[in-house]
Amino acid sequence: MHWADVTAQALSHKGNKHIVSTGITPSGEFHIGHLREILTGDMIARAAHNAGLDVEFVFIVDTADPLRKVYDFLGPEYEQFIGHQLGSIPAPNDEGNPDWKRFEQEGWTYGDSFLEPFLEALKQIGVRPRIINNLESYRSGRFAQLSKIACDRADDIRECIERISGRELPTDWFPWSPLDSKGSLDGVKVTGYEYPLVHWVDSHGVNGSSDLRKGEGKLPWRIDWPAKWGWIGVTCEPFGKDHGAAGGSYSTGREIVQILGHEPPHPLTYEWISLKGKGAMSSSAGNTVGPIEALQLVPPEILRLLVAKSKPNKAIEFDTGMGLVTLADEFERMAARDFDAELENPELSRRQRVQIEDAAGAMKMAAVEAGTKAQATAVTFRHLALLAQTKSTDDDVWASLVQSGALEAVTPQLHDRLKRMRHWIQSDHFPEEMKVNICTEPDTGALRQLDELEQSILVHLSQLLQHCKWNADDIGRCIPQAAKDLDQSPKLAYKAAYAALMGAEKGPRLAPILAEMKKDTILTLLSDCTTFIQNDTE
RNA sequence: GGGCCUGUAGCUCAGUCAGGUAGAGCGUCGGACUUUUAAUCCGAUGGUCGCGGGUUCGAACCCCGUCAGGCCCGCCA
Repeated sequence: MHWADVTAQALSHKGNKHIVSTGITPSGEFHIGHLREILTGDMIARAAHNAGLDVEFVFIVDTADPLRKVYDFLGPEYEQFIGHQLGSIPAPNDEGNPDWKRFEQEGWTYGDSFLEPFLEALKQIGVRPRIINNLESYRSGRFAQLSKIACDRADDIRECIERISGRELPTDWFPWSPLDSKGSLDGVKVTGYEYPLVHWVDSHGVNGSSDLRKGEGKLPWRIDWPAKWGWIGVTCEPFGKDHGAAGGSYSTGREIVQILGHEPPHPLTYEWISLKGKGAMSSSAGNTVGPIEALQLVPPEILRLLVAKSKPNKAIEFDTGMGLVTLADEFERMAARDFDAELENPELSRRQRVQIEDAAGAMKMAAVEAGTKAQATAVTFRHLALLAQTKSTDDDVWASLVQSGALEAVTPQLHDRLKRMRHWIQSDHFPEEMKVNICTEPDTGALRQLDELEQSILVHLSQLLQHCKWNADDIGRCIPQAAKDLDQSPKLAYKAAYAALMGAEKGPRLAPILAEMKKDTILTLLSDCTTFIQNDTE
């Protein structure tokens, strides 16, 4: 069974109505690591739906979290906002400075500016959660009831955190962080509590009171999380392995939520996504790939497959080079399979059966529109990459595919894929070994690898091409003909041609590539090659 | 120091919860295709399941220990 179905099955034992929740702090640009959080949740929700449960998927944007530091992409003016909530400060403009105008006129906040492009990406990959703005939830009193319980039972909660996390909380610790006179959560000391007010003194020596019902502050993270579970009614939540460790925030959360009068959600810990060869994703180190950037390279269903095919506890390495080709081609192969027919085979071992079921489950989850079946495009990524490089216009690409019988009609899906493919080819993610390189001068090493027979075929080929009409069909006929004229297998002609033109033993289909190039260039190259051969053998 | 996760074929992983003849894909190699030679199809190759003990008729799987990598115990998916 697919991992999402396993989770759905666990949920079904607990009841019929479920809320699957995910949450991210919009402190900077979102990256594909965040995509795992939200896709994991989305897949569980889909699986629960398929299992006949009444399920809702929510995404909490943690706009109540404070700005922790002036990140590299921010200007020094942000110093004044440290400790201020992300949903209450202006967004950075292109120079990294606060965009006051938009903030005052449209209420455009720091949190909004990072959230918006992510939501755009979610739309493309078929994820449509109910979005909950955390800061607004505080302001509208959603947390009021549970905040009261937390403050009333401060000692129980303190005991819980100290026992489970093993750290000692400061004596003036209190389960409510009030906003100070300047709007910061930092350096505020709680001096008293009488519901609904928490009294405080801030770092500037100012005294004040914070109303739990109006969002004039927030619960600290370890309480904020279980409080969300409570008021939203969360029954299942995937989270990163950092939260999942013993003593981590889930450990304390599952007890605190009970103090607050609710049951903990079903947990699912997942591993990180890293960039191949670059380690864990880190915005400050600059080695991130954003969801939008990823979508410019890969179709959404393939991005979904990446998450769907890996069990959550497996780390994922996102490779924007050759790994992408492997992944995309795997998608094509899987899309072309008939899993139901495969499962009808009575000879299957238990393991083989499980493997087929998991593959079928992963493909189901990869579909952008829930319930639809992923369609094989009949064109592999490799092949399309080749065509995209050798054909200057899209129409030529389609013509070639139709002519070769690879496809009957061009689908919108293929148009879309070609667009991304061209984008990928132009990006610096495109791997060297996928590039089609025709030699600019004879590759002497490769030519010496040819035996005399092959060399003579090459000489003959060079002559044939001189009188060849310069189109793919005619060139394509010339190559095998060069061998046939000497009563040899066409294989040898290809071998010789690859050695001369690409300096390799094998390569992609030559004729269409040559047809795209200037005849003179190729003929000059071949004549240089034959000259070299004749001189070298003497 | 305490705890969690991972370690199975060259690579990516399934199989561990319910112990029962070591599985898949990729790669590699071979064959076929007398114009789709990075394509496609067919076939083959490949593993002291990190290591050492224990339980068992039987262990990749359960138990104990150990090594290696990653992570958490500071509000970083």
